Amino acid sequence: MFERPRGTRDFGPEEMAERRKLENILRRTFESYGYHEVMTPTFEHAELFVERSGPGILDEMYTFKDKGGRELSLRPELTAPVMRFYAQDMQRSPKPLKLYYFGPAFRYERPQKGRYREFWQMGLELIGADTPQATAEMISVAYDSMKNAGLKNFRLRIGDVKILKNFLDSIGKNDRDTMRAIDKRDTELPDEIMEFISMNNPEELENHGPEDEVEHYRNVLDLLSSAGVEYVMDLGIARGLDYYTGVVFEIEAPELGAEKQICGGGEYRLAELFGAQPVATSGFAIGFDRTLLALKKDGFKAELKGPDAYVIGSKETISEAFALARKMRNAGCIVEMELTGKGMGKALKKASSIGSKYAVLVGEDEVESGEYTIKDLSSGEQRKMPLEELLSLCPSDKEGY
RNA sequence: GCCGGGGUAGUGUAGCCUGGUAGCAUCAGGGACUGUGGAUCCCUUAGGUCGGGUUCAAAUCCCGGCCCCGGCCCCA
Repeated sequence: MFERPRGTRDFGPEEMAERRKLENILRRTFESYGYHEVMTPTFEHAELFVERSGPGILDEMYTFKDKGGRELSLRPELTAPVMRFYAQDMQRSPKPLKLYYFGPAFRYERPQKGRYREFWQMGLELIGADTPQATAEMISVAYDSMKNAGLKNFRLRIGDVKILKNFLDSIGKNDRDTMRAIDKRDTELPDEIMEFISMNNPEELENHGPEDEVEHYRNVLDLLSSAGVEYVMDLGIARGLDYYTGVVFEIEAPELGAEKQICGGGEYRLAELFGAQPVATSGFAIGFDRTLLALKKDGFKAELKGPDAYVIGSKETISEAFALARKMRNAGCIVEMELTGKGMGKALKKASSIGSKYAVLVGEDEVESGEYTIKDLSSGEQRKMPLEELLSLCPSDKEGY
């Protein structure tokens, strides 16, 4: 027996239905803001991620040498690949450029609930716009994503690392340890820092700098407020986000425990790192698996759809039944056929257990008369109808493709 | 990587403390029922995570691996 590798998952039909449902909701939300999907390779040169995240990332990546001696890594996130794509091929695209992605990422970490070695991210990058409305809109995509998915209990926190760093500089505390302590809300933080990160009203920023950034930050918050986006101001967002340059935000689902962060992003500079002309950029990534976990706690479900019809033939009529099933499918129906040669009783039982709307009986009588017996499996009613009428029961459009 | 909890048929569980026949439910397959279903009854398949130790005897006690779970770290 083989087991799946540690930290990976298999998804059965029911779970895939849920994943597709959430995926579609998020896609629709992103697209409602004019974003278009892109896709990049699952592996990249290892250096790409080191450039973006620092050498520490090497410990959590799946890195290997290919037969040509190239150092490659399974991507641990998708922002760097998308920005690499931008730098390589899309610098001349009209701005603002709105790109979104959905796909798996890989990290070698100890798995637990909400943390897997293969996990999915859906996110976006907004390239070439840094006005308050650009950033506010970007954040509002993330907010709407959670709302549209039906997540009840989540919290959007918005901070600004430029303002935070400026403050820490002014008191001589702009260092990694302090940032880490702030992020963890370490109670041993000096009072002046606690006071700073406890501010929850933009008005209080009056005497803090830098002035243009404070104004930008306040404009972003104002725009969100006026549009009805609920958030809390939190200047204590300070995760190892070296490449973030201004407004940053996180969304968390408190009921998830240790792995409660389901979305994170902000304004950043990366293009230059990858050899492109400098451009203002912002974006975020949603932890798809975590979001789904949080949603399921709120009762998120997707039903597996049964077929429209279940065609049951007899030994003598198999070829007619087989052909009929195909005609119905071409007319737009989802049709299953009895494949195991069960008797009528078992076949009907099967049809209703998989949730088929109708059973279509194709026996010798039917073949002779050209009228098929169709039975409504929920009401139990049945009657005979010719092929044409039967086909008219199928949804005529094939928009599903 | 660190600290802690756990792993019994496909799934959910009982037994473990106080070693000695592994039980129940459900699902799946088949039958009662050879053209009419969700019911009932019967039958079948199928199990103590893996390796080592203690013992006459290990699901049960001890050690290690693997996997899952809670937390730390880091992050989505």
